Amino acid sequence: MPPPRAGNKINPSMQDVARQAGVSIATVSNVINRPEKVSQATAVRVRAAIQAMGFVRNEAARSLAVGSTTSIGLVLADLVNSLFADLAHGAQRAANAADMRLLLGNTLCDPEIQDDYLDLFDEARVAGLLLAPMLDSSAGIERMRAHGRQIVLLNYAQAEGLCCTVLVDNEMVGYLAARHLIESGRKRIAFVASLDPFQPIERRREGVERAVAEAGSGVHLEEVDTRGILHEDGLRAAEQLTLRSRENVPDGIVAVTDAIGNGIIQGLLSQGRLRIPTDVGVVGCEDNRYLGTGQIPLTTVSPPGLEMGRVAIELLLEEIAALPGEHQHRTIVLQPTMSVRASSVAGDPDRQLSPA
Amino acid sequence: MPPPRAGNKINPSMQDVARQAGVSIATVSNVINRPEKVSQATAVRVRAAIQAMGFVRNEAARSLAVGSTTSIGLVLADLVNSLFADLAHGAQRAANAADMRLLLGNTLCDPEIQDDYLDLFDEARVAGLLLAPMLDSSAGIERMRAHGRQIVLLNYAQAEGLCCTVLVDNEMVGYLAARHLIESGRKRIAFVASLDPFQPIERRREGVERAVAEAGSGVHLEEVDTRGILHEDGLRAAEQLTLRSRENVPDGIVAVTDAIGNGIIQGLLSQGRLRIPTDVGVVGCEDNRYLGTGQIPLTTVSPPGLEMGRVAIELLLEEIAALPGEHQHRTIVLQPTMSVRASSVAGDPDRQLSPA
DNA sequence: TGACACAAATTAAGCGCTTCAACAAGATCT
DNA sequence: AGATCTTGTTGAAGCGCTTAATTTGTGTCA
Repeated sequence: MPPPRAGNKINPSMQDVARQAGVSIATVSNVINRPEKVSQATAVRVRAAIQAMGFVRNEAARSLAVGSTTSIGLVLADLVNSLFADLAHGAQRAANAADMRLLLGNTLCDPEIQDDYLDLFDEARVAGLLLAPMLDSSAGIERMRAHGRQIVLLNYAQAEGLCCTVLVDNEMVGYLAARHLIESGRKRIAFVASLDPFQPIERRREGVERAVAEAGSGVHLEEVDTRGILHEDGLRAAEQLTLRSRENVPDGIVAVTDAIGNGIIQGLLSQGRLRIPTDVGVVGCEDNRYLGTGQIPLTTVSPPGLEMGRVAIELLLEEIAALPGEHQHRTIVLQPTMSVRASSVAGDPDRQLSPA
Repeated sequence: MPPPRAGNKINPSMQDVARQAGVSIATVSNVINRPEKVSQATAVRVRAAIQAMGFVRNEAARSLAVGSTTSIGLVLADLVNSLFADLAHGAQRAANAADMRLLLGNTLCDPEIQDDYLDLFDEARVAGLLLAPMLDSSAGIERMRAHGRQIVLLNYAQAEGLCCTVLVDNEMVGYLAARHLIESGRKRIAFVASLDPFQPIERRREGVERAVAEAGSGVHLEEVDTRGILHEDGLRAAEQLTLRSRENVPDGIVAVTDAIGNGIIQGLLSQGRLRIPTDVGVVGCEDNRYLGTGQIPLTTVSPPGLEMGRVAIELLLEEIAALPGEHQHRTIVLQPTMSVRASSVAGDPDRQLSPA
């Protein structure tokens, strides 16, 4: 039990502070919200009382009276994925800079939990919402809009014009990855991915195809199908590839995720016939930064997570500030960046590893 | 602009619903909160009105009237670290199971932001708080307690008896890691860590020392100092080690983090003289799961993040439910688990890699 | 000195909900 | 038929705050 303080009431209200300071409740409110309206002397007295009694303003009462909040809700699919953690981070910094608080809801990729959080934030009358889903969420988005709640979509393209959206250019992700391999002399490119009709994968595939097409007839593309997008799927794909005769093994691999990329490297190395990057160059597409720290650092193309979060907040604040009817939904597509590491080129900055 | 719905008011209140359904506002409240008090017929009518008007209960008004919330605040240091993401995940599932909502605040390891979030949740009158900090936070904790807000500490040991606490047994983390190496025949154990006076590191060191002491005089321990706890620090440590004559290189390495462990593996392999795990076995201590997916899978000892989150919620709910003065703070220490992988033993389940 | 402006503090009307005492209208019992 | 319960519904009093309108108390000017 912590000893209760001076005022001896556990949750003193403005009323209590006012009595203690010998002023009216409105004055206490003014001291907190419009100090310029209050004389120095009273302000000091009131602040002393607040301090002494440990007064904490009741946010529920405040936002009820004022009719709005200063919180923004961010509902995202999977915190364990560093891209989402980055989105949250970027959004949070931008929100703080605008003097708003960001509240996080993690859906664990469960549409039901996602709806729960949307409703929770809706009931809390947040100033606005950011949604970074993994699945179609048009129903939820429309529900929020119908309630007059502004919402910005992050990292997922929903039907055009439904709401403001911030995306990474996934076609460019694939394009950069493939072009990098082609520029370093690879001729037999493989795109290793699952066949799921999952937005980012399809865009990346298109980008890879464009890069190969641009390269002309000297460069060939094949697609290697994996069941999923995890480390073990890459491992399996590598096992398949090593069964081939040497001249049929691709010399440049674009893995649709870093997890697959690392699996491929591990699989190829353990088989012991191919050197990386000499014989095979591997490039991943980053969804999760931490998968890039294997013993052969993986070249990767990454979405600008922090910036995406920041831009999303900016769009949201803009929409909130707009006069009713004045707002035009926008979709902002940001460019990925490439980090060249040892899995695709020999030498600097990281070192090369060859099998026994 | 979404077309406004039937009731044509953007945020209808209970008042509006009541009018539309031809009942009193109290009845609407009853339909929502105590349906058994209301006749079938009215309930149906009211629910229809709610549906038609898109009514959403105002949480601020509700919690103001009722004097309490059903939200729990979780303030944590760094979401990008998978242990914290796991804590959040575990806590969230437990909270949902108890019909409470978990709100996340990410402090980015900044004490100021941490205080902001504590105050935010304090003002929001959350039912309770979970705090997973990286630094001493006794001031914040005491402030919350003084305001009568229950708080449970996660993954950080603060002064005894300040509040309920959930920890992983870090001494056991070190002990398990070292004993595993010793049991697989290693004689020259190295503990690679930074010298920072950081709780978990110190505990792990003690555990390693205990395991070595138990092994008797055949096994020796040395400590290798790194500046930090990141990948590059491991890399640097490996470079140092490879300068030694073969018989002075440790044959079993406990890295105080997985990041260091992976760095060491990369460093040793690139130097090309030592095989892993044949010549050197490496074990990490997991703080971040994703650092374990390198091309040589790293044996690691991990805290049970999900369970820690769950237990923290249970402690909190227990404290909330307790009668004033009845509650005794408890500290619960959970045991880590070891995942044996290819960096410490040859063969199954993963494969071994040796340098060129 | 009275009219007027201005600063500082107060009064009071809500914000949208919950809850409880009070009440109406049958149903049930004596 | 009257007393007594039940069941369903409502009126009204807050919850703790904000804020417009108002009052009070100066100082200023003609």
